Amino acid sequence: MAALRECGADSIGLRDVARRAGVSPAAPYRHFENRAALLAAVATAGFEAFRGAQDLARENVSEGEQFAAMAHAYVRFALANPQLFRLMFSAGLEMSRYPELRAAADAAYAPLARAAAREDSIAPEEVAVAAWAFVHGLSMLLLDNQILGASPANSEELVKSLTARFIAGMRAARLG
Amino acid sequence: MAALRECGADSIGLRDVARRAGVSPAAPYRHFENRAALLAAVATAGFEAFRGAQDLARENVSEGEQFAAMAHAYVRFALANPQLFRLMFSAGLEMSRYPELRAAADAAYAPLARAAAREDSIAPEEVAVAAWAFVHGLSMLLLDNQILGASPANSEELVKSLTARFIAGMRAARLG
DNA sequence: TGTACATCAGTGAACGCGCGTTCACTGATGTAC
DNA sequence: TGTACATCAGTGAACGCGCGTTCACTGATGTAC
Repeated sequence: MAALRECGADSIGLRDVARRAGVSPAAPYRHFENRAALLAAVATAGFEAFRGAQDLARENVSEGEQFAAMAHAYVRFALANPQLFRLMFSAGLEMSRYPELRAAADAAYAPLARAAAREDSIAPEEVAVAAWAFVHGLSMLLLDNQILGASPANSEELVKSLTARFIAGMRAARLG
Repeated sequence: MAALRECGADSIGLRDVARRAGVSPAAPYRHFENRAALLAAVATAGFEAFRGAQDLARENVSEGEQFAAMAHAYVRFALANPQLFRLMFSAGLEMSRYPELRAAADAAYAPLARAAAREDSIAPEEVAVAAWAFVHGLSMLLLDNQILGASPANSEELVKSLTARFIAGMRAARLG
Protein backbone atom coordinates (compact mmCIF):
# COMPACT_ATOMS: atom_id res chain seq x y z
CA MET A 1 0.00 0.00 0.00
CA ALA A 2 2.78 2.39 0.86
CA ALA A 3 4.55 1.84 -2.42
CA LEU A 4 1.88 3.25 -4.68
CA ARG A 5 2.09 6.92 -4.06
CA GLU A 6 5.81 7.25 -4.15
CA CYS A 7 5.67 7.78 -7.87
CA GLY A 8 2.59 9.96 -7.51
CA ALA A 9 1.83 13.18 -9.28
CA ASP A 10 2.00 16.65 -7.82
CA SER A 11 0.26 16.11 -4.53
CA ILE A 12 -1.28 13.32 -2.57
CA GLY A 13 -4.97 13.21 -1.84
CA LEU A 14 -7.25 10.88 -0.04
CA ARG A 15 -9.13 10.10 -3.23
CA ASP A 16 -5.85 9.41 -5.04
CA VAL A 17 -4.93 6.83 -2.51
CA ALA A 18 -8.33 5.17 -2.65
CA ARG A 19 -8.25 5.18 -6.43
CA ARG A 20 -4.82 3.60 -6.55
CA ALA A 21 -5.88 0.99 -4.05
CA GLY A 22 -8.83 0.22 -6.33
CA VAL A 23 -11.32 1.15 -3.68
CA SER A 24 -14.11 3.64 -3.18
CA PRO A 25 -13.35 7.13 -1.82
CA ALA A 26 -15.09 6.36 1.44
CA ALA A 27 -13.17 3.18 2.20
CA PRO A 28 -10.10 4.84 3.77
CA TYR A 29 -12.32 6.18 6.55
CA ARG A 30 -12.56 2.61 7.85
CA HIS A 31 -8.85 2.83 8.68
CA PHE A 32 -8.03 6.50 9.23
CA GLU A 33 -9.79 9.30 10.98
CA ASN A 34 -9.24 11.72 8.13
CA ARG A 35 -6.90 12.78 5.38
CA ALA A 36 -4.23 14.14 7.72
CA ALA A 37 -4.11 10.89 9.68
CA LEU A 38 -3.71 8.91 6.47
CA LEU A 39 -0.89 11.16 5.28
CA ALA A 40 0.77 10.86 8.67
CA ALA A 41 0.63 7.09 8.40
CA VAL A 42 2.11 7.16 4.91
CA ALA A 43 4.83 9.54 6.06
CA THR A 44 5.57 7.27 9.01
CA ALA A 45 5.99 4.32 6.66
CA GLY A 46 8.17 6.56 4.52
CA PHE A 47 10.45 7.36 7.43
CA GLU A 48 10.69 3.67 8.26
CA ALA A 49 11.69 2.84 4.69
CA PHE A 50 14.13 5.73 4.81
CA ARG A 51 15.62 4.43 8.01
CA GLY A 52 15.96 1.03 6.36
CA ALA A 53 17.83 2.57 3.44
CA GLN A 54 20.15 4.39 5.84
CA ASP A 55 20.88 1.21 7.79
CA LEU A 56 21.48 -0.70 4.60
CA ALA A 57 23.89 1.96 3.39
CA ARG A 58 26.12 1.70 6.40
CA GLU A 59 26.35 -2.07 6.38
CA ASN A 60 29.66 -3.53 5.36
CA VAL A 61 31.25 -0.11 5.28
CA SER A 62 34.20 0.91 7.39
CA GLU A 63 33.40 3.41 10.12
CA GLY A 64 35.21 6.23 8.38
CA GLU A 65 33.12 5.84 5.24
CA GLN A 66 29.74 5.46 6.87
CA PHE A 67 28.79 9.09 6.78
CA ALA A 68 29.54 9.37 3.06
CA ALA A 69 27.57 6.22 2.30
CA MET A 70 24.59 7.45 4.26
CA ALA A 71 24.70 10.89 2.70
CA HIS A 72 24.60 9.31 -0.75
CA ALA A 73 21.73 7.11 0.33
CA TYR A 74 19.90 10.15 1.72
CA VAL A 75 19.97 11.99 -1.58
CA ARG A 76 19.26 8.84 -3.56
CA PHE A 77 16.16 8.18 -1.50
CA ALA A 78 14.92 11.72 -2.06
CA LEU A 79 15.44 11.56 -5.80
CA ALA A 80 13.89 8.11 -6.08
CA ASN A 81 10.78 9.05 -4.07
CA PRO A 82 10.23 12.75 -4.63
CA GLN A 83 6.60 12.83 -3.57
CA LEU A 84 7.12 10.70 -0.53
CA PHE A 85 10.14 12.75 0.49
CA ARG A 86 8.18 15.98 0.20
CA LEU A 87 5.34 14.47 2.18
CA MET A 88 7.72 13.40 4.92
CA PHE A 89 9.47 16.72 5.28
CA SER A 90 7.41 19.50 3.78
CA ALA A 91 3.76 18.57 4.07
CA GLY A 92 3.27 20.47 7.28
CA LEU A 93 2.12 17.42 9.22
CA GLU A 94 1.85 18.17 12.89
CA MET A 95 4.33 15.78 14.44
CA SER A 96 2.98 16.55 17.89
CA ARG A 97 -0.37 15.05 16.91
CA TYR A 98 1.14 11.86 15.55
CA PRO A 99 3.67 10.42 18.01
CA GLU A 100 4.58 7.43 15.77
CA LEU A 101 5.45 9.90 13.02
CA ARG A 102 7.65 11.85 15.38
CA ALA A 103 9.31 8.65 16.55
CA ALA A 104 9.84 7.34 13.02
CA ALA A 105 11.32 10.66 11.92
CA ASP A 106 13.69 10.78 14.86
CA ALA A 107 14.72 7.18 14.34
CA ALA A 108 15.38 7.86 10.67
CA TYR A 109 17.64 10.79 11.51
CA ALA A 110 19.56 8.96 14.22
CA PRO A 111 22.04 6.89 12.16
CA LEU A 112 23.19 9.83 10.07
CA ALA A 113 23.46 12.00 13.15
CA ARG A 114 25.52 9.38 14.94
CA ALA A 115 27.91 9.00 12.03
CA ALA A 116 28.33 12.77 11.78
CA ALA A 117 28.75 13.14 15.54
CA ARG A 118 31.69 10.77 15.45
CA GLU A 119 33.52 13.34 13.36
CA ASP A 120 33.60 15.91 16.13
CA SER A 121 33.71 14.92 19.76
CA ILE A 122 33.54 18.48 21.07
CA ALA A 123 30.17 19.47 19.62
CA PRO A 124 28.67 16.25 18.27
CA GLU A 125 25.10 17.48 18.14
CA GLU A 126 25.94 20.62 16.27
CA VAL A 127 27.97 18.85 13.67
CA ALA A 128 25.13 16.37 13.23
CA VAL A 129 22.61 19.10 12.50
CA ALA A 130 25.02 20.85 10.15
CA ALA A 131 25.59 17.62 8.24
CA TRP A 132 21.86 17.03 8.10
CA ALA A 133 21.25 20.51 6.74
CA PHE A 134 23.85 19.88 4.07
CA VAL A 135 22.45 16.60 2.76
CA HIS A 136 18.88 17.79 3.10
CA GLY A 137 19.57 21.00 1.21
CA LEU A 138 21.37 19.13 -1.50
CA SER A 139 18.42 16.78 -1.85
CA MET A 140 15.94 19.64 -1.99
CA LEU A 141 17.85 21.70 -4.50
CA LEU A 142 18.26 18.70 -6.79
CA LEU A 143 14.62 17.73 -6.39
CA ASP A 144 13.52 21.25 -7.24
CA ASN A 145 15.89 21.47 -10.20
CA GLN A 146 17.49 24.58 -8.79
CA ILE A 147 21.11 23.73 -9.43
CA LEU A 148 22.03 24.97 -12.87
CA GLY A 149 23.51 22.16 -14.93
CA ALA A 150 22.48 19.40 -12.55
CA SER A 151 19.41 17.23 -12.87
CA PRO A 152 18.18 14.39 -10.68
CA ALA A 153 19.42 12.07 -13.44
CA ASN A 154 23.05 13.19 -13.71
CA SER A 155 23.59 14.27 -10.13
CA GLU A 156 25.50 11.29 -8.77
CA GLU A 157 28.98 12.63 -9.38
CA LEU A 158 28.07 16.03 -8.00
CA VAL A 159 26.67 14.49 -4.83
CA LYS A 160 29.78 12.37 -4.36
CA SER A 161 32.27 15.18 -4.74
CA LEU A 162 30.27 17.65 -2.65
CA THR A 163 29.90 15.12 0.12
CA ALA A 164 33.61 14.32 0.06
CA ARG A 165 34.30 18.02 0.29
CA PHE A 166 31.94 18.46 3.19
CA ILE A 167 33.52 15.58 5.06
CA ALA A 168 36.98 16.97 4.44
CA GLY A 169 35.76 20.23 5.98
CA MET A 170 34.39 18.51 9.07
CA ARG A 171 37.59 16.60 9.62
CA ALA A 172 39.92 19.47 8.95
CA ALA A 173 38.05 21.67 11.40
CA ARG A 174 38.24 18.97 14.06
CA LEU A 175 41.98 18.67 13.73
CA GLY A 176 42.60 22.41 13.60
CA MET B 1 1.14 43.78 -4.71
CA ALA B 2 4.00 41.40 -4.05
CA ALA B 3 3.84 42.00 -0.31
CA LEU B 4 0.40 40.54 0.25
CA ARG B 5 0.97 36.86 -0.20
CA GLU B 6 4.13 36.56 1.80
CA CYS B 7 2.11 36.04 4.91
CA GLY B 8 -0.34 33.83 3.05
CA ALA B 9 -1.85 30.61 4.22
CA ASP B 10 -0.92 27.15 3.07
CA SER B 11 -0.80 27.67 -0.64
CA ILE B 12 -1.18 30.45 -3.13
CA GLY B 13 -4.00 30.52 -5.61
CA LEU B 14 -5.11 32.83 -8.33
CA ARG B 15 -8.31 33.61 -6.50
CA ASP B 16 -6.39 34.30 -3.29
CA VAL B 17 -4.34 36.91 -5.02
CA ALA B 18 -7.36 38.54 -6.60
CA ARG B 19 -9.18 38.52 -3.28
CA ARG B 20 -6.27 40.11 -1.47
CA ALA B 21 -5.97 42.73 -4.17
CA GLY B 22 -9.67 43.47 -3.64
CA VAL B 23 -10.51 42.55 -7.19
CA SER B 24 -12.66 40.03 -9.03
CA PRO B 25 -11.30 36.54 -9.81
CA ALA B 26 -11.17 37.30 -13.52
CA ALA B 27 -9.16 40.51 -13.21
CA PRO B 28 -5.70 38.87 -13.04
CA TYR B 29 -6.23 37.52 -16.56
CA ARG B 30 -5.81 41.08 -17.80
CA HIS B 31 -2.19 40.90 -16.67
CA PHE B 32 -1.16 37.24 -16.72
CA GLU B 33 -1.80 34.43 -19.12
CA ASN B 34 -2.75 32.00 -16.38
CA ARG B 35 -2.07 30.94 -12.83
CA ALA B 36 1.41 29.61 -13.53
CA ALA B 37 2.46 32.87 -15.16
CA LEU B 38 1.21 34.83 -12.18
CA LEU B 39 3.07 32.60 -9.75
CA ALA B 40 6.19 32.91 -11.86
CA ALA B 41 5.91 36.68 -11.70
CA VAL B 42 5.47 36.62 -7.92
CA ALA B 43 8.41 34.25 -7.57
CA THR B 44 10.51 36.52 -9.77
CA ALA B 45 9.70 39.47 -7.52
CA GLY B 46 10.54 37.24 -4.59
CA PHE B 47 13.96 36.45 -5.97
CA GLU B 48 14.58 40.13 -6.57
CA ALA B 49 13.66 40.95 -2.98
CA PHE B 50 15.83 38.07 -1.85
CA ARG B 51 18.74 39.37 -3.90
CA GLY B 52 18.19 42.79 -2.30
CA ALA B 53 18.37 41.25 1.16
CA GLN B 54 21.57 39.43 0.26
CA ASP B 55 23.17 42.60 -1.08
CA LEU B 56 22.11 44.52 1.99
CA ALA B 57 23.60 41.86 4.23
CA ARG B 58 27.04 42.13 2.74
CA GLU B 59 27.18 45.89 2.87
CA ASN B 60 29.55 47.36 5.42
CA VAL B 61 30.91 43.96 6.27
CA SER B 62 34.52 42.94 5.89
CA GLU B 63 35.20 40.44 3.13
CA GLY B 64 35.89 37.61 5.54
CA GLU B 65 32.53 37.99 7.22
CA GLN B 66 30.40 38.38 4.14
CA PHE B 67 29.55 34.74 3.75
CA ALA B 68 28.37 34.47 7.33
CA ALA B 69 26.28 37.61 7.01
CA MET B 70 24.65 36.37 3.83
CA ALA B 71 24.00 32.93 5.25
CA HIS B 72 22.19 34.51 8.19
CA ALA B 73 20.21 36.71 5.81
CA TYR B 74 19.32 33.67 3.70
CA VAL B 75 17.77 31.82 6.62
CA ARG B 76 16.16 34.98 7.97
CA PHE B 77 14.48 35.62 4.62
CA ALA B 78 13.13 32.09 4.49
CA LEU B 79 11.72 32.26 8.02
CA ALA B 80 10.24 35.70 7.48
CA ASN B 81 8.54 34.75 4.19
CA PRO B 82 7.79 31.06 4.39
CA GLN B 83 5.16 30.95 1.67
CA LEU B 84 7.14 33.10 -0.71
CA PHE B 85 10.26 31.05 -0.09
CA ARG B 86 8.43 27.82 -0.82
CA LEU B 87 6.93 29.31 -3.95
CA MET B 88 10.36 30.39 -5.14
CA PHE B 89 12.08 27.08 -4.58
CA SER B 90 9.55 24.30 -4.29
CA ALA B 91 6.52 25.21 -6.37
CA GLY B 92 7.72 23.31 -9.39
CA LEU B 93 7.67 26.35 -11.65
CA GLU B 94 9.27 25.59 -14.98
CA MET B 95 12.16 28.01 -15.08
CA SER B 96 12.72 27.24 -18.75
CA ARG B 97 9.33 28.74 -19.58
CA TYR B 98 9.95 31.93 -17.64
CA PRO B 99 13.35 33.40 -18.52
CA GLU B 100 13.03 36.36 -16.14
CA LEU B 101 12.41 33.91 -13.31
CA ARG B 102 15.51 31.94 -14.25
CA ALA B 103 17.51 35.16 -14.45
CA ALA B 104 16.22 36.46 -11.12
CA ALA B 105 16.97 33.15 -9.42
CA ASP B 106 20.50 33.03 -10.80
CA ALA B 107 21.11 36.63 -9.83
CA ALA B 108 19.86 35.96 -6.31
CA TYR B 109 22.25 33.05 -5.91
CA ALA B 110 25.26 34.88 -7.31
CA PRO B 111 26.37 36.95 -4.28
CA LEU B 112 26.34 34.00 -1.90
CA ALA B 113 28.12 31.83 -4.44
CA ARG B 114 30.77 34.49 -4.97
CA ALA B 115 31.41 34.84 -1.26
CA ALA B 116 31.66 31.08 -0.83
CA ALA B 117 33.90 30.70 -3.87
CA ARG B 118 36.38 33.11 -2.32
CA GLU B 119 36.93 30.54 0.42
CA ASP B 120 38.39 27.97 -1.94
CA SER B 121 40.29 28.95 -5.06
CA ILE B 122 40.79 25.39 -6.26
CA ALA B 123 37.16 24.39 -6.70
CA PRO B 124 35.17 27.60 -6.27
CA GLU B 125 32.01 26.37 -7.95
CA GLU B 126 31.85 23.22 -5.90
CA VAL B 127 32.29 25.00 -2.63
CA ALA B 128 29.62 27.47 -3.67
CA VAL B 129 27.06 24.73 -4.29
CA ALA B 130 28.00 22.97 -1.04
CA ALA B 131 27.52 26.21 0.88
CA TRP B 132 24.21 26.79 -0.85
CA ALA B 133 23.03 23.30 0.03
CA PHE B 134 23.94 23.94 3.65
CA VAL B 135 22.08 27.22 4.07
CA HIS B 136 19.15 26.01 2.01
CA GLY B 137 18.84 22.80 3.97
CA LEU B 138 19.03 24.68 7.23
CA SER B 139 16.29 27.02 6.07
CA MET B 140 14.07 24.17 4.95
CA LEU B 141 14.50 22.10 8.09
CA LEU B 142 13.69 25.10 10.26
CA LEU B 143 10.74 26.07 8.10
CA ASP B 144 9.37 22.54 8.31
CA ASN B 145 9.96 22.32 12.06
CA GLN B 146 12.08 19.22 11.63
CA ILE B 147 14.89 20.09 14.00
CA LEU B 148 13.98 18.85 17.43
CA GLY B 149 14.25 21.65 19.95
CA ALA B 150 14.51 24.42 17.39
CA SER B 151 11.67 26.57 16.12
CA PRO B 152 11.70 29.40 13.62
CA ALA B 153 11.41 31.73 16.61
CA ASN B 154 14.41 30.63 18.65
CA SER B 155 16.66 29.56 15.82
CA GLU B 156 18.99 32.54 15.60
CA GLU B 157 21.70 31.19 17.85
CA LEU B 158 21.62 27.79 16.20
CA VAL B 159 21.98 29.34 12.76
CA LYS B 160 24.88 31.46 13.92
CA SER B 161 26.87 28.67 15.47
CA LEU B 162 26.19 26.18 12.67
CA THR B 163 27.23 28.72 10.08
CA ALA B 164 30.42 29.53 11.96
CA ARG B 165 31.16 25.83 12.12
CA PHE B 166 30.54 25.39 8.42
CA ILE B 167 32.83 28.27 7.58
CA ALA B 168 35.53 26.88 9.84
CA GLY B 169 35.24 23.63 7.90
CA MET B 170 35.58 25.33 4.54
CA ARG B 171 38.62 27.25 5.65
CA ALA B 172 40.34 24.39 7.40
CA ALA B 173 39.91 22.18 4.33
CA ARG B 174 41.38 24.89 2.15
CA LEU B 175 44.48 25.21 4.30
CA GLY B 176 44.96 21.49 4.72
C1' DT C 1 -12.83 73.26 -27.64
C1' DG C 2 -15.72 69.48 -28.57
C1' DT C 3 -16.98 65.11 -30.39
C1' DA C 4 -16.03 60.07 -31.91
C1' DC C 5 -13.51 56.30 -31.15
C1' DA C 6 -10.11 52.82 -29.53
C1' DT C 7 -8.02 50.94 -25.49
C1' DC C 8 -8.11 48.37 -21.60
C1' DA C 9 -8.65 47.23 -16.42
C1' DG C 10 -12.10 45.32 -14.06
C1' DT C 11 -17.00 43.00 -13.41
C1' DG C 12 -20.00 39.31 -12.19
C1' DA C 13 -22.08 35.29 -13.49
C1' DA C 14 -21.32 30.86 -15.06
C1' DC C 15 -18.79 26.38 -16.41
C1' DG C 16 -16.81 21.89 -15.13
C1' DC C 17 -13.95 19.74 -11.96
C1' DG C 18 -12.00 17.24 -8.12
C1' DC C 19 -11.70 17.51 -3.47
C1' DG C 20 -12.75 15.80 1.71
C1' DT C 21 -16.37 14.04 4.07
C1' DT C 22 -20.99 11.88 5.45
C1' DC C 23 -24.59 8.55 5.04
C1' DA C 24 -27.35 4.46 4.98
C1' DC C 25 -26.34 0.28 2.98
C1' DT C 26 -24.39 -4.57 1.67
C1' DG C 27 -22.08 -8.71 2.13
C1' DA C 28 -18.63 -11.58 3.84
C1' DT C 29 -16.36 -13.40 8.04
C1' DG C 30 -15.97 -15.33 12.48
C1' DT C 31 -17.91 -16.49 16.98
C1' DA C 32 -21.59 -18.23 20.58
C1' DC C 33 -24.76 -21.36 21.70
C1' DT D 1 -23.39 -29.61 12.96
C1' DG D 2 -26.34 -25.87 12.33
C1' DT D 3 -28.38 -21.50 13.28
C1' DA D 4 -28.30 -16.46 15.05
C1' DC D 5 -25.77 -12.65 15.62
C1' DA D 6 -22.05 -9.14 15.88
C1' DT D 7 -18.23 -7.23 13.44
C1' DC D 8 -16.39 -4.66 9.99
C1' DA D 9 -14.26 -3.54 5.23
C1' DG D 10 -16.11 -1.67 1.45
C1' DT D 11 -20.04 0.60 -1.56
C1' DG D 12 -22.03 4.27 -4.14
C1' DA D 13 -24.50 8.26 -4.08
C1' DA D 14 -24.68 12.70 -2.36
C1' DC D 15 -23.18 17.18 0.11
C1' DG D 16 -20.88 21.68 -0.02
C1' DC D 17 -16.81 23.88 -1.35
C1' DG D 18 -13.22 26.41 -3.70
C1' DC D 19 -10.63 26.14 -7.55
C1' DG D 20 -8.96 27.87 -12.58
C1' DT D 21 -10.92 29.62 -16.45
C1' DT D 22 -14.24 31.74 -19.96
C1' DC D 23 -17.59 35.03 -21.40
C1' DA D 24 -20.03 39.11 -22.73
C1' DC D 25 -20.18 43.30 -20.50
C1' DT D 26 -19.19 48.14 -18.41
C1' DG D 27 -17.02 52.31 -17.66
C1' DA D 28 -13.23 55.21 -17.41
C1' DT D 29 -9.16 57.06 -19.88
C1' DG D 30 -6.61 59.05 -23.54
C1' DT D 31 -6.05 60.21 -28.39
C1' DA D 32 -7.43 61.92 -33.36
C1' DC D 33 -9.63 65.05 -35.93
